[in-house]
Amino acid sequence: MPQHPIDRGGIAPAVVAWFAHAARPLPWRAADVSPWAVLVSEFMLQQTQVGRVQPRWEEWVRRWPTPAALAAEPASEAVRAWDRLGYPRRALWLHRAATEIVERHGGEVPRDLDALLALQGIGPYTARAIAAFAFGDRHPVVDTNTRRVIARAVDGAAESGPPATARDLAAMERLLPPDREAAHRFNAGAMELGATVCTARAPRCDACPIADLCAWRAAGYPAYEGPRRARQTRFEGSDRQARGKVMRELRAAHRAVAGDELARVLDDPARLERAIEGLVADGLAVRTSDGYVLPEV
DNA sequence: CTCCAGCCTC
DNA sequence: GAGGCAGGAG
Repeated sequence: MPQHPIDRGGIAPAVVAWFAHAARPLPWRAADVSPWAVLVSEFMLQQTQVGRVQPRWEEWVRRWPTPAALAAEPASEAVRAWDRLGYPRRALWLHRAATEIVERHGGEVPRDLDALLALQGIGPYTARAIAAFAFGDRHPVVDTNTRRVIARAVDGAAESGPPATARDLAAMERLLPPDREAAHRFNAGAMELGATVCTARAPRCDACPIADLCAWRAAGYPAYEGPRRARQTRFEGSDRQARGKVMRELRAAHRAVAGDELARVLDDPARLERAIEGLVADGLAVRTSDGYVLPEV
């Protein structure tokens, strides 16, 4: 991996300076937010935009201010409170992570990267995000926004291509300021820049704090050359949508829902069957003698 | 249509 | 490494 000249001068100072005034006032960035509340935000933000997360997050941290509070309730309550954020396995994983934190860490969110990675539902991004944003430790944090910022500003490419975790972490590490606090701000600022200025569809280069350092701009905005991302399959009429419809019924019911009742909200029997089987396999639905319920454990 | 603070399983 | 996983917004 060649060293890019820009790595040494760095985009970090300009991004940090910009972030100081451009940061959105997101509630999980407040100074008095607990590591647990940051952890909850990071689970919710996996593949889900800020605007949809904010109300659910407020409700969650008010209702379950500690891992122990969540772990004390059945998983069904977590799945209900997840509401329609999507990917409801995350609610189950978050409930399990809370239980693991109580069992392994005395109810305190661990600060160690490997301990975080060992928790259910926490991968390379989320572990570093918690260590960096909740504890202020110096780790490279790379989400889809930061990947795009690096691809453009450093590599001069419109897109980063398929995610490659080791490569992306190394690239961010090269850009990361040595100072802990500066590293924290650069991690957050790079994500913010990608989310609000250096966006995928219509980057606002006129508002970009590193436009004069950007390799993509300098190269004349060359189009992306790499492999096309697979086209996302249609949601309407999909198995995913069917799962969502079943989950909506189970969340609302507070009792067992019979298969016949589910057939009323989904007219494709084969699709309904696949959805139910998938949800049971994922632990999001439990088969009882009367029908299906949310998991209690 | 594409994109979104990814992770898990195979 | 590829595929599956919700749902909303642009």
